[in-house]
Amino acid sequence: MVQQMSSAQSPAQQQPKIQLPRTSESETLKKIRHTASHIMAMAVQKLFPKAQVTIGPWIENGFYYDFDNPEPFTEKDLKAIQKEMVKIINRKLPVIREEVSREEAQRRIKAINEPYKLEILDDIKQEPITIYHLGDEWWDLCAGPHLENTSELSPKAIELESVAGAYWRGDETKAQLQRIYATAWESPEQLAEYKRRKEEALRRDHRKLGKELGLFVFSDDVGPGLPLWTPKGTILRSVLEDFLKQEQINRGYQPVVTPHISRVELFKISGHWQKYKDDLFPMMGEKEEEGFVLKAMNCPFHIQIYKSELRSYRELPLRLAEFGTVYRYEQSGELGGLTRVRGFTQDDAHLFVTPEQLDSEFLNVVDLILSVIKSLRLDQNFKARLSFRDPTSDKYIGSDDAWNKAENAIRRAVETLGMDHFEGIGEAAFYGPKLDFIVKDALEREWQLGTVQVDYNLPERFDLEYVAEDGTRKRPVMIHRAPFGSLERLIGILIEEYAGDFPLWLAPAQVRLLPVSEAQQDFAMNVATKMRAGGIRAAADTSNERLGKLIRNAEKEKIPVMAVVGAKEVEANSLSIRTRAAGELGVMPVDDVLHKIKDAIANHDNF
RNA sequence: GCCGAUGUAGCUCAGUGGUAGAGCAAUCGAUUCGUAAUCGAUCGGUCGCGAGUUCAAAUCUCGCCAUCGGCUCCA
Repeated sequence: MVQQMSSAQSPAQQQPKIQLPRTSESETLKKIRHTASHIMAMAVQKLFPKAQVTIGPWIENGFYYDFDNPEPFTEKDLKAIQKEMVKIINRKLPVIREEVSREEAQRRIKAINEPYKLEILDDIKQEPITIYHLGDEWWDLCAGPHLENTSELSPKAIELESVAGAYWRGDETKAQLQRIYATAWESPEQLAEYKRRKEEALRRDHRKLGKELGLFVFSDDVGPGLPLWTPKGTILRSVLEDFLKQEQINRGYQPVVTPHISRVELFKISGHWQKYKDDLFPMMGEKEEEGFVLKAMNCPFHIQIYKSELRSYRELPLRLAEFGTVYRYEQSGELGGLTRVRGFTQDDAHLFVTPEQLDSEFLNVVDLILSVIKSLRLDQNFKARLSFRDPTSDKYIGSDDAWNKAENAIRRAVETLGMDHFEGIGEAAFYGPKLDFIVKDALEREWQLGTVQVDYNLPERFDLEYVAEDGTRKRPVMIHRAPFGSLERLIGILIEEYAGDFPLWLAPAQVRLLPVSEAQQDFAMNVATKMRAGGIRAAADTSNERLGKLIRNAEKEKIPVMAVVGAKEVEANSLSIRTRAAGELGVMPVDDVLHKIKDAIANHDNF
């Protein structure tokens, strides 16, 4: 019971006692992890003489090392490897740095027959080549830095975590390697803190909370990656949709609705068919000319609406918006919760603009996205990425001139706004560059949420035009944008960001009326009805339980506001308010509570 | 799609070859209760699915499906 009570405390009351250093900022941790990864590789080769080593870098919470081994490693193997590592550490082997020439490095690698190392050596440009030895038994190419002796490691601060398949050089067509992930810290206390945080992250996992809070479900009979939204989850979706729809109407967007399927032809014109044929659900119909596909993108549909009339420059910017549900046949291994699904709803819009309008419209869109991020309290958890094409790749359509214009427009926008950003080369869409808004989930994995894309290419492919002021036909530019990205992914992220404690305006159930005994049930139900009439999501709990149980249930459902009704409250037409965030707030008149809640909802505040 | 792990009641989990279990939830009854669990009874399972081994399979083997951790992919 004590445990359960402490686990129900708010996150603010659970501040970690230990500060965990970040690898990227700690030389000591880098040394620990480089050295530990060498020890792991040595241990693996001792237990599995056929294993060949490849690369083994440090990562944020530890390190991994990729091996080519005839048999995949199992979790049992990990235990044996960890044991072997402890032995090596306890032997207090010196870690010796040696500088050798490229030729000498080649000679030594050939002598121990490690073909992957040879390839790695080819990639090292500078000389001399540095080698690190563990005693006189094992060595690896490594830039360092390292500890001076294995005994500087604390065996109880290292733990092998998992095995995974990984491809050599990250290339699907190359050899499949066995990757071992490990975590390593300065002290056992840091390891314990890391594990505590991992558990906390697991508690915030939207898949777990989504189930507990009854927001969405999956059904094997419906299929993987196809979430079903329960009444509570649907409230979340609707509130988010309504919020954005209102914002968009304020900003001159016009809602449209388009079908869920179209002829294959449509996606051939856009280029999606050629590019993403295998990522679409299989075509309906026998012959390709007559076939239909489920839509995976809304843009070609919105383009058809644009094309349905001769457009004048006076109509531009034309902003067509749709909460469009799309279906993509994602690889089975990629699916997960709400963050990667096969059917999802984009808060999509396409803006058709003149070239002159591009910069200001782009800025307007970024302004909308930033205001959405702020409203959702995601401002501490996002990065802006300029997603440009990889000039060495041929997977893009359109002219260099169009690409340069589009990329420059995005650069100008982030410079104008003075926005923090980083560049992702090769992250562009095939038809144009993007400005993406990236957030982290509870497990520190990064996901793209909002996106703005500048596109000179689809207008070309669909031969879009408008009549300019001088009477000539000109080509518009398109901006694709989705502030949420997808409702599914956004809600997954929000669940984790809030740990299931939604702000009042988003909470599926906002107020629960709790009668102390049966005598107050009618009063509670009447107040709930009155609140609902005022646009508040309120309900009375009339189950035959004691108050303590009713509160417990409401707390477990993470309902922000609980209103206790006893004989005294009925007498005074008042409510005893308890909030999840602040506990007991005392007794207030019913009408005051009603107004306060309404205000809080309207202002996206807490009660 | 690839590598590894997991799959027992609505939920969380126990059960390692010999008659499927617990707590919570649900239902019914008693209780009328003041800020995180009132008491009792009842209901609830093709042990993910399908084959095989065995006198006997939740348990061992194989195949498939789904989920989880990674890899690859991500309009």
